[in-house]
Amino acid sequence: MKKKRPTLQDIADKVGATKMTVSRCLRAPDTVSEGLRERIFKAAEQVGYIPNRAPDLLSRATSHSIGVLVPSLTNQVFADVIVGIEAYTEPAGYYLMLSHYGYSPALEERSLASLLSYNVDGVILSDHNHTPRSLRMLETAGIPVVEIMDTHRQPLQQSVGYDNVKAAFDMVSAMIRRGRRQVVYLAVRLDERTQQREQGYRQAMEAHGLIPTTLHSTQRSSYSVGAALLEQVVINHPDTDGIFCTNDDVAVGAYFECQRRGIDVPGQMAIAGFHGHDIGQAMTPRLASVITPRQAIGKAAAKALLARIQGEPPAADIIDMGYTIETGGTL
Amino acid sequence: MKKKRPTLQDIADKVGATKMTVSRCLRAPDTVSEGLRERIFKAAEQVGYIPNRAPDLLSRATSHSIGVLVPSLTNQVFADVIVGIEAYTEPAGYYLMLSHYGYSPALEERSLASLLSYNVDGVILSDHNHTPRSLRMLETAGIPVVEIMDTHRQPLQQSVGYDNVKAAFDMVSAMIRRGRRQVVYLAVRLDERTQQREQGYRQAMEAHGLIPTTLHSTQRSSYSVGAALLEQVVINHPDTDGIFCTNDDVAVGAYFECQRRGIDVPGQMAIAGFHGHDIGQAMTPRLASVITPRQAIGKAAAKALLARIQGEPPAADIIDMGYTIETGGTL
DNA sequence: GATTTTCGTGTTACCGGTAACATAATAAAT
DNA sequence: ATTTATTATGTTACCGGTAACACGAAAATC
Repeated sequence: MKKKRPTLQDIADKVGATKMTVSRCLRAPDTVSEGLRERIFKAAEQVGYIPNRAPDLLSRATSHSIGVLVPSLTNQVFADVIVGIEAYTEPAGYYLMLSHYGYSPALEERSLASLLSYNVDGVILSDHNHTPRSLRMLETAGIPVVEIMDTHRQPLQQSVGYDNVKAAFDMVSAMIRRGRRQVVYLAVRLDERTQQREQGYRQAMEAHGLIPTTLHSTQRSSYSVGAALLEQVVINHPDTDGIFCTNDDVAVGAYFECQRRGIDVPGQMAIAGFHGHDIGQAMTPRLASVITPRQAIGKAAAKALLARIQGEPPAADIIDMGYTIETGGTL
Repeated sequence: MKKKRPTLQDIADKVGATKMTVSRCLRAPDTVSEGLRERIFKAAEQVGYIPNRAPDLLSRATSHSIGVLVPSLTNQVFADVIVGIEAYTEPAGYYLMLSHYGYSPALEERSLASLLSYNVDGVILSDHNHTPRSLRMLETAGIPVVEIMDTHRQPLQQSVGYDNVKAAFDMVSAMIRRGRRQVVYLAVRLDERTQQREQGYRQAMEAHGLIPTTLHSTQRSSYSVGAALLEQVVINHPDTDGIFCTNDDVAVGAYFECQRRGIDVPGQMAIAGFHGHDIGQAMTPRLASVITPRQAIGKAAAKALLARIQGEPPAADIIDMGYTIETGGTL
């Protein structure tokens, strides 16, 4: 007894034409005679016609949609990137299919299979670490792929982002230049970018003859992890005079803990974060941070992807969007 | 010259069977003889077969996907809700199609059309304010709809959330009970929930014979807007002794501004937020806030939606997930 | 050994748009 | 007035899975 949703045929029946004519009328109204046109539009309105992409998707294997895989949606970094992507895809008439995989390559594989099963025309990936089957699927799908948030490694096809190693190196160098000697790196989780930042940190420390120290937490990033890591710094590395945090959440959490413990920032302790989130920029003192152009990265990635979907050759393998070192008030 | 992606027929050709047998083999391996089964799996592996949902979507008009419309992805509130939704849909094998519409009903209409054109089996909406065409589309699509984040108004079909009016009333009442008399409401943007909270705020104030005052900002919510609003409070309403903020971002921004101005919190100024975000819970003093069960709401909404997609009658029109008043250290 | 059941596989048709081609009607050109 | 171009509409086939049904062969039952 359930009514199924109206089709072109339903409209055609109402006006005494074929669905082909209706199809034409809806897509290019002036190829249809005026009287009929009006009746078709009225009928479409009456039955409440909703376009259906399924046939298109099946017959042309083009969906006018692109897949976006991010590790986490609650991570502000990727939320910003998505906004940037959509700023480009939406006006272009492309639909975004989002998935997140919680930093797990196995889940990424599942999500990717799902996206591809919907015949997305291209995908944007946020990691370099893919399962063999993921790589295989991308290959046989034969669609353009853009990787984001890293320009350090050779991309599958094309990447848009910034150099995490260099950014970390620059920030830590700035800290050292300002007289810090015992700078500790605070890391959470073990994703690739965390490690790349550690690499940059190490390079900077070693370039100045200083000994690098990293404190890891296996938990996911949060303010409280930042606080907990700072506690560890105080207990296990009491002569630390600066911390470089893998992101702003950790940095802000550490800052709060400094406040609670009466540690003067930046007097006794310099703090630097990564990404330049609102919270760090709004607090006083302003948090030193590597400001990454997340929305711009999303936009550029979408632009590069759509260009290739439309058949243009890739402009460049690696598109570096750079970053800005904000020294704020905590160095 | 581009190779198209492999189909069941390609596998069938390789093993000398029909695509029907291959289809069966992949979905129910033990209905196919052992020898053939092995050859099919090998061939599938070889050609790199990727499942294709398009035919299913076309012939059965069921996509095993649900549409989720949220006003904003960068808003932590909705990011949390989405995580909750996915926690339920992912194990159930449903795919999530996300869209955001920037608090604009017109954009919501576009996004909704897009979702429906992909034949989603159900939708989760985050607002009550829909265009007539949106309502019409939902009607003709004939799919289950669940609205989230509000239980105050009568839902289209079913809603999952909490009562914004009552929550605001409770929080403001708590402030008054602790001796605050000049409580100002800080609002951003003019979405429905902001107004509902204002309503609750007014009711609480009036119930105690106090005069409600609202300060609006038309900008989108951010820490800096919170700071700017607090500045207005100080200038235009100098005898204010408490602020109730429409969300935690504004509250934290206002708190930072108090710090900068040397206003003692909570001594001179009580501050309360809404939603109980990490940042407020991590700072010292802990921010008073209405803690909303966002993930639980997402999960319950997904559960209710899937149940109805699978033909069960709705358990209840309105599912109230409640909230918790956290008085923290800023009251 | 004849009948029935089970099992493995094949055949056909369908979903709903639209590209490609065909056709009828009218207008323009010669 | 005849040919040619133009316009408006119709016909057919297709995309890739799978439900529904058909069928032959082997296994089980009597």
